[in-house]
Amino acid sequence: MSLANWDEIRTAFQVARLGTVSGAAEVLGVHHATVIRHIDALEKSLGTKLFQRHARGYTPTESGRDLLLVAQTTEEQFAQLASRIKGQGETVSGELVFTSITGLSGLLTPVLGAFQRTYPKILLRFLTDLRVFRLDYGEAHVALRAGGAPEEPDNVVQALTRMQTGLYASRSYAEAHGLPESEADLSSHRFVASDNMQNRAPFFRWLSARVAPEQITFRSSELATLEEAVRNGMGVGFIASYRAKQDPNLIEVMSPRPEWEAPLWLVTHVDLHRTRKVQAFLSHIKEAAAGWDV
Amino acid sequence: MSLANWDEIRTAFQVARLGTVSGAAEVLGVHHATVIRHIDALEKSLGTKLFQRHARGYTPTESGRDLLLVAQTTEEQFAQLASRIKGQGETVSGELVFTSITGLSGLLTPVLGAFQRTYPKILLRFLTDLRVFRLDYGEAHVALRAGGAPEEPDNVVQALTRMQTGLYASRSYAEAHGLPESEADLSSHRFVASDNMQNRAPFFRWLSARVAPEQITFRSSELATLEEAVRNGMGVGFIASYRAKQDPNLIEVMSPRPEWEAPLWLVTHVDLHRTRKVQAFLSHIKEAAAGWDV
DNA sequence: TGCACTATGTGCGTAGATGCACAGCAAATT
DNA sequence: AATTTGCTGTGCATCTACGCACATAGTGCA
Repeated sequence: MSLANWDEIRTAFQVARLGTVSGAAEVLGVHHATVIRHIDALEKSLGTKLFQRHARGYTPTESGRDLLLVAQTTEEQFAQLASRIKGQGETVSGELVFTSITGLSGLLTPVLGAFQRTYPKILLRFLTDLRVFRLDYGEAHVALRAGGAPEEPDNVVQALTRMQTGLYASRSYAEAHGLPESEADLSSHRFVASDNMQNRAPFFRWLSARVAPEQITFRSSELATLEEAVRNGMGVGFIASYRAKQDPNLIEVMSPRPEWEAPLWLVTHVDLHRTRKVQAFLSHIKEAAAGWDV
Repeated sequence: MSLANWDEIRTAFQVARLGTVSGAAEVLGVHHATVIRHIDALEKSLGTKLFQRHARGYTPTESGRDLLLVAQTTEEQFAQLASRIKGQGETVSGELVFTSITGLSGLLTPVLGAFQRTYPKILLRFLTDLRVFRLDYGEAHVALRAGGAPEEPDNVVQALTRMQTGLYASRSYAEAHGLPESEADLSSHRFVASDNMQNRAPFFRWLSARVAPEQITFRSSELATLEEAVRNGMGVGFIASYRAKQDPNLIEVMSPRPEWEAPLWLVTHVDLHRTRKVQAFLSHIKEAAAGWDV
């Protein structure tokens, strides 16, 4: 194989540049004996002399001068790489991948837009998908999760806010079936809810405990579909209050209760959490969430 | 300062390329614990995470991908450098600096020309100067020296041939002063010789022992000047026989004697002596010298 | 669910790389 | 000619970095 020891090349480079072992040793911060041994080892592995030794120092041979040129550019490229990486940790630039549960894009998009105006060098990627993106494996820098506090190791979790949810029905449903006035009235109505029985959302568990399964006459795994179903008068259902307020055709059957609230979590991978970029994004989101009326 | 440890970059490069610590360790021929320590040290010195750690391996971050690209080209350049240097030791190409005493260029030039025809990729530099070029310091690859065997350390010395020298005079001198028939006749003639009393040339010492100093009526430190002086009839003098034979106006007063012969030495620096290039040159010169009639 | 596989991560003993001190030598200086 | 300076080079003691063994944990498969 080829050169297995880059440090020896670095040592030889300094010797070729300065012309003496002692000078190279001082620059490299090692003993001059170490420099001599590096050179000897490198020449042995190459099978060629890189330097002519004499009392005044080391004069590079043709091969030594060749190495000098190559290593010169290498050193410059490494120096640029180092300053680039160090700078990257402090500046807010490059790609930022953000993933969240579906159904929050209306709330998030303006926040993301403001973030991008603050940091124009950021390339934002906003991913929403049914499957949960994995923060290890590097699929995203930051994730917005709902429900129970995530407890995966290597992930740092911060509480963002609590999403308020109310029970809503459309005007067409109210005209056709009336509206439940109290919890006792619930049994005479039709409901729209998640198809997934395992759904851990607190309002869903609250509903399951109070109405018979056959009252839930429309089910879907998709949040947006459920919302549409309520709008079309197919039943009474839970909708995030911030969304329901935007639709004048929706009537608030029961106003949001603390027991229905679902916590929102900001999750990052521990390896990325300390970077300026992620920190800037987190604080931006949290600041925006403080003003949310959800 | 910037990156002080190129081996750690090489390690990180393999991890970024392969995605796992174990794989990188196998490629690098070290234990995977070493790889982990290299990565940790590098990230610490950069102040930034280069990888996200998870059970399946290491996923490079943005910085890690940056390092991957830079180190990729570095590895290629080092590989090219290594093969170039290794090849250079085996092929006969590049610069070859040759230095010799003055006065041999007539003999040497055709030999050098033939060498260059054999190895067209050679750039020959033939240096002759009054001062002796130093083989350490890298001033020349090969030197041709005359006189006593050089005994500098670090130089490898080979006997090339013995240069025959005879005593010559011009026809004009012979017409004006006659010619010495034997050693006893020498005292009635004029001589041309080196200005340097320290001159160790055997024929000069032979002459000094047999004629009075005031008989040497023309002296010069320059060999070519002495030769011209003999041609112009300014006295009897020693000339290399191979040169004298080319001039029909020169009369051989005394034919070359073994005791006048000056040995010629081929000298190389020990660090360069083993290279194919120098070896090819040395054997070429020696082959040519075997056919010389000096 | 359980098992096997493969990955990372860490404490410990060892070996190889490093630093040190001194020798030797050539060039510059006086 | 003598002295000083700056360089290379080497044997020896030390210390760091390495390999080893084992622990641990996630993933895929039956």
